[in-house]
Amino acid sequence: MEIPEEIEDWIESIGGMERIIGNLPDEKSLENRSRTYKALSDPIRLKILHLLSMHPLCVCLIKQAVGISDSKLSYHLSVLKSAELIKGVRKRNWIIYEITEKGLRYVD
Amino acid sequence: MEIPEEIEDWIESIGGMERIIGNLPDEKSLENRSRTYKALSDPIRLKILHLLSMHPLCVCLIKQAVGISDSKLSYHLSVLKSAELIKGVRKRNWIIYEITEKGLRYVD
DNA sequence: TCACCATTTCAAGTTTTTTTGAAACCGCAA
DNA sequence: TTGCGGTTTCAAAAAAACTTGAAATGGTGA
Repeated sequence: MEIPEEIEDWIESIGGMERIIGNLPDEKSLENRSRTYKALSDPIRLKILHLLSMHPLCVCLIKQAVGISDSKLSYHLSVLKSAELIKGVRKRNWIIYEITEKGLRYVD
Repeated sequence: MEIPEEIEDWIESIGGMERIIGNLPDEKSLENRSRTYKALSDPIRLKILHLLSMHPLCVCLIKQAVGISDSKLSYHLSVLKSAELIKGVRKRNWIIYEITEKGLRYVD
């Protein structure tokens, strides 16, 4: 396999392809990061995240703001929650969702 | 619809639900952001991004580092490229991919 | 206990993304 | 030209994500 000279020199200088490959993040952390990004990869979910960055809210108000069906909202909340971007705490009849530290890093 | 008192007060204080909804990012920018995140939501693509953050590389070397088939690699490169996280420039027989400014913001 | 409200769960259907292998493309050198 | 290496494109199949409406859950107050 031929490769461009400039690149070949760089690889040489850095200690070979093995070294380069060794510098890549491990599978585990790539998986983790990609899972977070997947949770963020939907406009509805980004909207919810923004909303919750202003103040914790019950599902019924999130629903009012986002304008989708209960079960659809519930699905998206669960995606954000398993990515630990939001968390929900029960309060009487409601579940109040709030953004996490981690979630906050992805808004604005 | 009943809602928790503390939340009701907050909504009141900020000028009502309409004001809150008005503060959300517009659909367009939510779509854009979610599209970027979608491109980042795969471990293979994150790995490629990391790799290219070290140095521009031809497809054949990316392939060596990532260890997947040509067409699969090409697919993932195209996803990263349409999100403008990387760009490719032709050089003789090769196409050299390099990370963009934007791409750089998402590595490390 | 019962009925009710807010919310989640479930299963089925739909859409989108990813994988695969074969075929095509493109520039170059013989 | 012709052939070749490097890379992309294509179409079909597989897998994953999303949507839908109906049914279930779980706490609460009567």
